Amino acid sequence: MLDPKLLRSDLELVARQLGRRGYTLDTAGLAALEEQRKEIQTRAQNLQAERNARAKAVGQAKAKGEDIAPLLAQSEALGAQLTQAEAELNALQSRIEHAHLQIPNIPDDSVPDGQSDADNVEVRRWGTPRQFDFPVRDHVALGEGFNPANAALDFERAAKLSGARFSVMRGQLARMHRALIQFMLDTHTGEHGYQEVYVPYLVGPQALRGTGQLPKFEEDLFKLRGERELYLIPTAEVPVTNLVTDEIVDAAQLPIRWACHTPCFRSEAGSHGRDIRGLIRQHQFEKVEMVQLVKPEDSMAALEELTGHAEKILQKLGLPYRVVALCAGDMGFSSCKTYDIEVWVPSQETYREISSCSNFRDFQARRMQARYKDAQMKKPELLHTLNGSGLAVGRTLVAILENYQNADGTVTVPEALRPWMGGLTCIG
RNA sequence: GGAGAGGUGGCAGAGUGGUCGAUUGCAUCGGUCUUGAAAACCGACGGCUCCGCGAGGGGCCCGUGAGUUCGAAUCUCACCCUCUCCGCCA
Repeated sequence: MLDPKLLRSDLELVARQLGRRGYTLDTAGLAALEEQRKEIQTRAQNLQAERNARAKAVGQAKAKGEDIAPLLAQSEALGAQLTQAEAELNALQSRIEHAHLQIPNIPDDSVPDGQSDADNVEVRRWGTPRQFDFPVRDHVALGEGFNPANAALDFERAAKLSGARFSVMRGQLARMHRALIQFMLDTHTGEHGYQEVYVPYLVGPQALRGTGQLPKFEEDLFKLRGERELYLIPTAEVPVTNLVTDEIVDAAQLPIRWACHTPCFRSEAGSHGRDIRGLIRQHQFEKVEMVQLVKPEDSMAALEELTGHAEKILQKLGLPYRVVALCAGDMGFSSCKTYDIEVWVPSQETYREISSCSNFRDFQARRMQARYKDAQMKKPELLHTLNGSGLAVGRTLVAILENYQNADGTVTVPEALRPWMGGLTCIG
């Protein structure tokens, strides 16, 4: 959510900045709502003040033992007027709030112009894609080939259980999948200063509103049927960031860095036909997420740092990648600046997204009412939130299988991962 | 699932219809004292928001939402959450 004060005071500036996203702000509509609000709120509050004054007078009269009947008679008409005015005000305020919740974050000045992923700007590359002297197999062929009768990567069995976009893994492949999670978590906690957290995988709508998935993107989520309104998390960002909802954090505790492994569940509505084959786009996948809560002045530096933490995983695994600055039109709803990290996928001869690192500034914090304070500050202030994948586990597995494949269909285990694989050097 | 207790400011904990947004303690901040610190003493100290250039003046908030009342932290109802005991269970 943007600062309501800003939306009141400089609507045209906001509209211009949001225009870079390709978003059209309804300035006339918002201004009209605001004008009504002012009028009705003043009226309602005047009536409330009058009610309070009269109630107080009754109390004082009664204490002195005076007759209160005349005072009560005076107040008769007030009640209905007040009820009416309060109802109008409530209705209007919820309309305004609803409108504000639909507005995306303002892109940072450093974000490149552009409308789609074609306009994203490559920031740097690391590593050199390997030259193969044999026909390259994709990860599906490799995984299914490990043991054709009982494939290590088995989409058919998964489909039998759950339909398309699910997977079953077995044996050494399943172990590597698990090893990656441990490796990533251990790296972030051991070398990058993150604290590991464990969180619920089912959350209520208020948490999803806090990070910005609701109210606008409900169709991307899996929602449980039942009495309780619960959703499967689409990313650990939701439960982890929302840990500070309604809290005032002691400034001495900042920056807070949390790393968390969770499964992620996405309906992938609207991506029919894309990435049908393989592990790239699944309804359920594992991810290790990094979340940072920082002081406002530190958030841009923290974004660079956090992106570096994600890159470090790829460097240790020896996987070539590039970092891309998303253009204004390609960024997520809540973000003011995003770097995508894309890993080299040999079978597709292209870089594919494996991490997305974003600074949200105070956009999520305002929705969550997440603030911080130190002794010198008069009032608590909104903190800044950031997050990034570190990394998407399924896609990392894809990258390892394909980049480390051998001519005989086996896959070499990256050296950095071997301690988590019981020393295995090769699988398949 | 059954029975009971409870949700108040950063924390602890008073307050059961009326000048209560709330006594008090701890913590925090400023000051006095001190070579420095501690102790002691003095003072300050919730959040959100509206109108106003400002001085200042209002409104809302005692888990959440409805209700009763001239007036609700206090009464009624529903819901959420926490704790204790019993049952069940990984």
